[in-house]
Amino acid sequence: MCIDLCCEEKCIHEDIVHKVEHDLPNDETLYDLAELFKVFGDSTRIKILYALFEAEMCVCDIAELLNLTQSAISHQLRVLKSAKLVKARRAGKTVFYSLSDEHVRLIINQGMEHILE
Amino acid sequence: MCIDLCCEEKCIHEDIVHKVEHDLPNDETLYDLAELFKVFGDSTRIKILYALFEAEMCVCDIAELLNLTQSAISHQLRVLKSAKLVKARRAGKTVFYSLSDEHVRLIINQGMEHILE
DNA sequence: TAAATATATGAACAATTATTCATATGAAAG
DNA sequence: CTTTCATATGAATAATTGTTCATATATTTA
Repeated sequence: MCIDLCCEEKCIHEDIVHKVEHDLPNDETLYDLAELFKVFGDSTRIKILYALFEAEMCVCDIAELLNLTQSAISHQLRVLKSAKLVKARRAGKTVFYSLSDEHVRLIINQGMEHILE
Repeated sequence: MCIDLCCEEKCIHEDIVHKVEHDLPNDETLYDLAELFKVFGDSTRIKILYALFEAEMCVCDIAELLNLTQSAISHQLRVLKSAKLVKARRAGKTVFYSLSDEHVRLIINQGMEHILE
């Protein structure tokens, strides 16, 4: 038993339609999810995260290590921080950044597995 | 024992620098990884993937189900396909799309866990 | 308080991208 | 062969985004 969604021929089963409508998270959640992945979708930010895999670091060290300007790194750390992927700790003039949790590593590793296939 | 990368004060240990330099994937890999996440970084594509979690579907069904134009869906399926996240199967006039592997589900679930925290 | 240093931020610019519209391709049916 | 239908695609547009430059903020030290 199928329903006609759009085509001449019947393609999709009605219970599939209901299942999708039931399981599809609401628009706001989907938007947030896309926003999260957008944060991973820049190689500068990926590099920063890889650096932080090893240890917490201050802004200027990351900049030096990755050969990028302090400003660029600072802007990107702001993006990473507002996505709660990194957290900051101030020590005098210096601000140390570190991964906020292990999700970051898991997500990146899953992605890496996919591209290395 | 620290080295002075950029600041007056010594921040980062020399062995950390070596570790990062050793573990950091090459630029091309990092770029590919960012490109992969960029694909997940759009809510239309996320919706398409969620729909395909349930069953394979043809273009016009996805369009109808998600209330988007056939053209928009087709363009996005092309992006998903070139990232090897979905695969296509032709049956007459109709083209059915489905997830190409389980990585997709894993990556999305990891992301979802992060934002629901 | 003034100078020095680490970081943050606003504006501007170039580059990328998602959607729409119009149209092309490809397959089936008459 | 022509029509019809499903899908793909190219061009155009609007919107988003990463970097740079200049400058602001915050902290320490002289």
